[in-house]
Amino acid sequence: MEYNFKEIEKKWQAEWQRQQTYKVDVDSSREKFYVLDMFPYPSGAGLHVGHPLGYIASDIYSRYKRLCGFNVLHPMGYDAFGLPAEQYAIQTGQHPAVTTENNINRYRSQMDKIGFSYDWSREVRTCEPEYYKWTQWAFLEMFGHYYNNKLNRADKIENLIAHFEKQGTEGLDVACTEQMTFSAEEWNAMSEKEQQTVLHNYRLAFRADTMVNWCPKLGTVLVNDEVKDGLSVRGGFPVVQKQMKQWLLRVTAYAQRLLDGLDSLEWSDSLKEIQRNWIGRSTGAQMFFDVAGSDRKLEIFTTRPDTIFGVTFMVIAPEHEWVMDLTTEENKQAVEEYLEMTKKRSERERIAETKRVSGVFTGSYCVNPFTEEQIPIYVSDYVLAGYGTGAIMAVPAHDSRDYAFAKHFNIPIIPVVEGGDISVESYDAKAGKMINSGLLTGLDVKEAIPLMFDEVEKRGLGKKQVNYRLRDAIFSRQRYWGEPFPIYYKNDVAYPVSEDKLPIILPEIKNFGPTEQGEPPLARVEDWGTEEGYPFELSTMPGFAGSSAYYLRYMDPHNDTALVGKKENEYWRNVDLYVGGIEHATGHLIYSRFWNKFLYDLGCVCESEPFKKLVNQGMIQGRSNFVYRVVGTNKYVSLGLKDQYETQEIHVDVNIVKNDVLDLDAFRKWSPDYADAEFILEDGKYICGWAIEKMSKSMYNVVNPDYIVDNYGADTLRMYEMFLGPLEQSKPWDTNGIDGVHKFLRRFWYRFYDRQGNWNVSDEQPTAAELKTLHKTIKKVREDIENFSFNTSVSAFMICLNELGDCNKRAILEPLAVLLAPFVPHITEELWHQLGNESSICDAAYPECNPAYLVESSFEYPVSVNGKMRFK
RNA sequence: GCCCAGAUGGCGGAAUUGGUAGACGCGUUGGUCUCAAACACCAAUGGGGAUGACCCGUGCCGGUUCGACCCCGGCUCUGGGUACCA
Repeated sequence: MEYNFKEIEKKWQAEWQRQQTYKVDVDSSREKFYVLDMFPYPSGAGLHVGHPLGYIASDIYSRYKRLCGFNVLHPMGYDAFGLPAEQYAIQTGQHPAVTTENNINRYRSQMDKIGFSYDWSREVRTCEPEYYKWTQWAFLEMFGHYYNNKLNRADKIENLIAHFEKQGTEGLDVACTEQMTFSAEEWNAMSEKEQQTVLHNYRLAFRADTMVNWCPKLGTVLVNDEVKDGLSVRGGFPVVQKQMKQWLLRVTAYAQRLLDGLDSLEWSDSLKEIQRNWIGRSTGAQMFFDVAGSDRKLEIFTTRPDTIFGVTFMVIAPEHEWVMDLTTEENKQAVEEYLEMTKKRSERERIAETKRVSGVFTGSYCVNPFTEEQIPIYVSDYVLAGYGTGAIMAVPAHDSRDYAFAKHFNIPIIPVVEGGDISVESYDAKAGKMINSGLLTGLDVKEAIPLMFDEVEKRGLGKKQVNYRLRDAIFSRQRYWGEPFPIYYKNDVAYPVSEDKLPIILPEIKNFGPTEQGEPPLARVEDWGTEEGYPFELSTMPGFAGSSAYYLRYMDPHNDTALVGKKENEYWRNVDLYVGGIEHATGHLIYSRFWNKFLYDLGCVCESEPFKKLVNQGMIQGRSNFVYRVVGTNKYVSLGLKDQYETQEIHVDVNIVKNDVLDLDAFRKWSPDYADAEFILEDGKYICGWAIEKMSKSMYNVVNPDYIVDNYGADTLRMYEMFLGPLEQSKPWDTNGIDGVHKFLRRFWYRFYDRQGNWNVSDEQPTAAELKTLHKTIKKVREDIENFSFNTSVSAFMICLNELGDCNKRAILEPLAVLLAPFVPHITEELWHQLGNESSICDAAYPECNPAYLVESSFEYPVSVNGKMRFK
């Protein structure tokens, strides 16, 4: 029998489906293991060879864990709401539901060909009402809760209302948008509408006026991740800053817990670092500066209270609410002009002018509480309204931004820490001896900072404070293709739809663009509202809404009374291994953790972190090929000779190039432009140039997995993707190397069959050398899988086969097949059955776990050489 | 600017974490088979050297050590994250 991968793979994929080999259920007699891939957004382009990399790695790990005896949950689904389908709909009128369905089918057929062990009975799609019912439900719960800092968890909003009724804001320690103070009497005297407005200051899902990235062309709000260099990531349209009423999630309430939780996770240090920076905790002092000639006290935040003797001016953000109050009559015009200018400046311009210093003097002064000196107050957009208090004390000698500002406006620069040369630049380091600083003079910076915290509190000037860079997540999008909000409006007040009315189903529409009035597409739906006629919210939820709790839904995907059943959640708990791209570090991976912690507070889930271990697979880059056209002709010169001509580099389809040698006929046929091409060859061949670039259509370097599966088989594809290099590293795809892996599988096959195709497995006893090779390989492969070092385990298999020579003994080949099964499930399943086994190789025991395969006496343990354990 | 990761043959990458650098695969060269080609198989393959015991080699400079791709100090370059966060 020949190694006919096409037949073998087709046969077993059908068989696995028929027997439901990969279906799993709660089984309290076995230990669980949950392996999850980041589910894909099904784009119209289909999968290229880079996409399945992480899926293959997690599939190998799942199959391995199953062989080791675990009950493995390994599901897959689709993140199906999103902008591309909507953009396509606006352009073509094709309903996003239709294109999404088509794309999903395409993805599914591509994935099926690779032989994954997913339990498809658990598939979820975020755009289906049965699924987004629970996205809406979670939102309602957030709407119905606030964050209680004393309990350090979310609490029912009813409890907050009760507190207001009894004692107003007295004794409250809760997360809020802004500090409010009112008494019980004041609260009780408020109208329903006023009370509801106040509550938005505390709810975990709330409405507020915020500066947002508004993209006029897309007609929607974008989060920072969706904007790059002032342009939208999708489409590349200009984005401007705009004040709008938006729904937000109070992620900041969980900042400290999100930070603390990182310590317990098995994530890479770099990923944890990205999240820490994103959360951006900093400890400093809140301080009040008296405004000269007024009873106002300007509140600022600083991490360097030790430099107070070097303060020579104050700066407030253009959006600071006191700007006009602090501006004197003679400076009024200049300040107003400045405010007008900053308002007009878009995000894009700000970035372009990032080094340009601008600002204006208000005419007012603060009093330095330590020196009693008067210091001028400026307005400048280098101070952000959204961080700290929107006002700073400026120390030009020790802050580079303050330094640039002081130089520009000729403000004095007083050094208070020894070490730098302030005639050249500021000295920002937190190290050195204090000078010119009254009571601090002579101390080290490290001593001065804590001393000042005490001093500030003692003198009643302010207190120690922790700030976070993390912002609340903007949660509404002015789009159609997303989850509708379970919110209706009555008398302009937002009310939750009752839970038993969920899901609020996204209505069908024909025109997907914004209305002429700039309203979201849902404004086109005539009866979009409650039965009583109250209008629903017109926005829909953003992409991260549906992806924040999908890992929980997989545990119990068809439950229609809860997001996840208690029994299911307590068995599967959380994700043991999560595999996906690093690009979600500050988006999905923050929001999911937040969402999970909220559900944890509600008692709906039993683990406070969703993803225990996380592995980021690297990106697979494209390897492009070039031909060199002699300028002004239709002649193409081979790489080695191109320096003799003036040439132009042109991308050529990698599929008509093999080992950098161009297929001349295929090139002539590739495009009419090249039909009459002439070539200047070297050694009778046309050698192409190459470069590593992003895999994309425009570079003609896209390789489709279907093509590889058709020509080499799924097993070869799986093994080769792993062989390319370390999983977490970015690396180029190069189809040329694939023969080596394919050859390995053929050689493995022909241990079982001879060249004439006759079954040729012997029952002879293996030699000691053969057993040593086998067990060395078992040990190595197992260690490599546990360390996600799949490339070296593939090498180990190849070495093993080389060492075994032409050994065809069952006692060696059978355990080797089990060892290989996670990597190449089809070929091993076939051989496993040829060996006479009835059940699937998926249910075999991993060699090391199976005593039958361990011949103790013949197994040579590693010996100590120079104090190291090694095999002889 | 700041933070993180990395740099090893013609190419992708190994090196049991301080102990024979270049495993494994690709490519290349030579050979066997064939009328021929493809497939397959065998051999060689870091550089230099009269192709022999020898010398030089892990981005660059220095250090620690009996011994350094690995540890320490200083640079250079590449990739990624972040950007007025006070």
